[in-house]
Formats: sequence, C-alpha cells, structure tokens
Amino acid sequence: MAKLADPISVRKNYLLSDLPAKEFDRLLPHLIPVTLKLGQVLYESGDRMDYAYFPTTAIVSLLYIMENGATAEIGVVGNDGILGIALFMGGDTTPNRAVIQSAGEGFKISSKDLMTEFSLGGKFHDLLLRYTQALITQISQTAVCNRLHSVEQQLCRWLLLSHDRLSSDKLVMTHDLISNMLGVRREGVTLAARKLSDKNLIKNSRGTITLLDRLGLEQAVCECYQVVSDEYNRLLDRGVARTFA
Amino acid sequence: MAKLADPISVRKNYLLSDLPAKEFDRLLPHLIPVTLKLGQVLYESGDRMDYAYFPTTAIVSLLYIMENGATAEIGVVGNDGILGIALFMGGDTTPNRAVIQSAGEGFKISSKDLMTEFSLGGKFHDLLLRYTQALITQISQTAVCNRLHSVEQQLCRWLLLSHDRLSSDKLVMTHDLISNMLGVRREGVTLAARKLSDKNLIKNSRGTITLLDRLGLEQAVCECYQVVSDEYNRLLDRGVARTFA
DNA sequence: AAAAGATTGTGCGATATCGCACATACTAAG
DNA sequence: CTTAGTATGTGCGATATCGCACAATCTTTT
Repeated sequence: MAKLADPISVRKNYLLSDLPAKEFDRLLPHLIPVTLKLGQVLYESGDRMDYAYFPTTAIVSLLYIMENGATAEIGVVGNDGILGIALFMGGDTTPNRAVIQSAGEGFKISSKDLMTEFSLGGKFHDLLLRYTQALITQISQTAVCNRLHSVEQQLCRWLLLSHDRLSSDKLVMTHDLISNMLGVRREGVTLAARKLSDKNLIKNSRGTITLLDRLGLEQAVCECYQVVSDEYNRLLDRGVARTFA
Repeated sequence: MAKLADPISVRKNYLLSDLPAKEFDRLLPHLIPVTLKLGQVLYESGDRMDYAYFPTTAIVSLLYIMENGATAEIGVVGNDGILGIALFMGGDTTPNRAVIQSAGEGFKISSKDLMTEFSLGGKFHDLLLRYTQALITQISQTAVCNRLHSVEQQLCRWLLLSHDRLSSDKLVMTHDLISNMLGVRREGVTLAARKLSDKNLIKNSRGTITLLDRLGLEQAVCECYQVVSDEYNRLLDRGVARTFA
C-alpha cells in the first residue's frame, strides 16, 4: 500500500485546502504526487482523461492547436484549480491540450476516484463547479481581450495571471513560448516585453522575465485582468491576486 | 393556479426534451412561457439572476461590455441550451450581458425551482453540466477565432451558429448589430458580408441576411465552427448542425 | 577557446483592421 | 409624396500586426 500524500503539500492547492476535514481525509488516500516538467503534456486534444490534476507549484496552460499548427491559450490553471474539468462535467475529453507552462509539483487522482467523491454532492462537488464557473470567466475574458486589446496589454495580463499562480517573481519563459500562448508572433512579444522593460515594470533576460513592479503592471494592464481576478475571489472566496513579494 | 406550459412547445428546447418523463413532469409546472423581443436584456452584467431561461425559438447572445462601451460576444444560446448557468454552477451572477439576438419564445423558471431539480442529481443535473461543457468549448473557440481568423471567417462562423439555432434561413439582423457581436467595425461586417454575397453564399438586404448556400458557408468557414458543432453533438448526443432547409 | 545552438533584436514591405467622413439607398411616418 | 430616420456603401489615411530575413548576443557543449 502506498503511503499517504503529504497533507501539507496537498493543501497548497486551494481547491483541496478549502475542503472540510471529512472530505479532505476521504480524498487524501487517492492523491498521487507528481512532478510536472516544463513542456510536459498532460492531455492531448481529444485524449481520454484517465487522471485529473491538482497543481500545487506548477502552472498549466490550456492551449488550442489549429490545423495549421498555430496555437492560442484559452486559460491558465495553477494551485487555484484543477485540470480535467471535462471528467466531472461529463465529457471525458476536451478539444484542448494541457501543457506545463511552469515546472513544479502537483497531485493526480484517477477519474474514477474523482467521480466517486464528486457524486457525493458535498463541498467538493460545489467547489469544483464554482471553480469551473471562474474558469469560464477567464476563458470569456481571453476571448474579449483577444478581440479588443493590444499585444502589450495582453502580455501584461498574461504575466499577472502567471504571477498570481507562482511563488516567485521570476518567470522562466522564452518570448517564443509566450508568443505561442498569446497566439502572436515572437517578435511581437519581444517588442511588448521591451516596452514594459522601458517602463521598469519587468526585467528581460535570456529565458527569464522578472517582475519588478507588480502595481505598475496592474495599472498598465487592461480591465480584463481585474474582472477575472475579482471573479475568482468572489466565487472561491479567496485572493488569487498577490501583492508584490 | 396558472395552467401548465404546453409540453409540445417546451420540448422545442433540447435540454428539456431530452429529460426522462419523470423529471420532465416534475419541471413542467415550474416553466413559465415568455416572449423574448429583439434587443431585450435578460441579464445585465453582475445582476442577480432570479430566473433561468430555456429558449425555444429565440436566440440569445452572451456579450461582454468593456468600460469604454465596446462589446464582444462570447457565446450564443438557442433552443440547444439554457441561460443562467451561473445559478447551478454556484455564482448567482456573471460579468456578462445576455441579450436577445433573434426574437422568439422560451420558458423561464425561478432559480429556486431550478436548483431544487438540479440538486436531485438526476439526468437534469447531468444534462446541464454537459451543456455547460459544450458552452465552454464554444467560448474557447471564440477566443481562438478572435485571435487567429479574419472577420470574413468569423462572420461565416457566426452566421452558421445562428442558423443552427433558427428554423429559418433569414436572419433579421443589421450589420451594425453583428459588428457589436463580433467586436469589429460596422464597415468590416458590410465588407465581409459583401464578399460572401459575391460568392452567392448569402443575400444581403436591408436589415436581413438570407443564407443561400449553407454547404458553401461550411466550406468557407474556419475550422472553429466544426469543432464546436462536433462537441455539441458528442456531448449532447444530437445534431445541432442543420442541413440547408 | 572554439563551435554550435538557442534566444533576442532589428528592419522592411505586406496586409488587415481601424476611425472617421460622407454619399447613397431603403423604409416608415406624417 | 415628402421627409426624417435608419441602413448600407465607399474612400482614405493611420495603426497594429504579420511574415520573413538576418544580425547580434548569450549559453552550452566539445
């Protein structure tokens, strides 16, 4: 018999930490620790999902891949959420790819064990649905932002969303990777990143972006970020938004 | 005591018609027929939702309104779905406006009565979650399409999505209104509409667009349409996509 | 230390969309 | 029939982004 996952690590995931003791204890034996490496793919578009994932320190990006290979991100999931929504929503698959955007740790649970607890209809059921509602807002706002805002604004939004889910001010991430997330050219990201750097909001170095002035970024970003952030707080009753560490 | 809603009309909404007899009969006394007029607003952004709506012949657009007044559509709901997802997902409000895009009929149900049936956890619970999953795909694809595709392609997609939820080939809709949905200029819609008209796919007349060649439109549209359409069919086990009437 | 590879910076013409101004055409009301 | 109002068509300069080519710089490997 495998030993239990470390409850302290498990609680780094907000969805799990918000559970009442009884449900938490029931889930604990089914949580399997996993190390998630940069670029690792959790789900491929259309894959049957055998596990759901609860990131603790990793960040995962939900991507859509076009037929011509172009990609665009529709949402980000970190220690605020869960990957594998389609399992309890009833789909078993989604037409998206889930890829690790920032390496770290997390836990996985088999779809069967997830569903067992979900169908009990307790706080877990309630929390997963509320989280899904918050994610819907994030996706919606991505749609709007893609339509109406500049690359620079979107980069701001993306940096803040990532920073919210990270315990560091350093984002290990090339412009090229970011461009795949935002669905724009790599040069566009380079340009936008330099503009932000010129304003002393971030520092660019090879393969890393360091946030220097979180409040400044929050002033430079479009309203989309705040809308999403507020909705997470409202629905999940906690602050995802971090102050500058 | 108000008399029961007409079961035949009620069944025009697929979510309701797919219910087993027992659940259907339980819901019927709580369904209140409503006439939905063009431009009518069902929910304003942030409103508490007192009712959920099941359109039968009306089409409803989910819009986001920016601070500067610019708008963009994130999804469309017709007789395939329900408005008021946030009620059972646990939010009570959403940061969107729901506005009638095509006049018609539908039914409403109080949030209390909706939740009573939802919490019984039967097919209704299951169907609403599956529908929400399908809607998430629609919103996601809107995000991707906004980023990567031309106005002409998006207009195609929008026309097909609307046509799927309509029993007519005539869309009563000005270019100006469509431009608000797509989040582009009115002139951009006029231009795109004429291109489609030049290809004999649609006919433009004042305030109305008539679909002439549905198959042609399906060939001109980006892959986004098919992805969403397939996902609705897969999740809800039915054809939303219509052939040309 | 040199070479190879990855990352970022820069330039430039092409294209799509925007914002605005205004002309034209259709529709409904008096 | 006329008029007012609404919808659509057209032109044009401004802007953002694209696609591509290639230079410069940093990192890792040999």
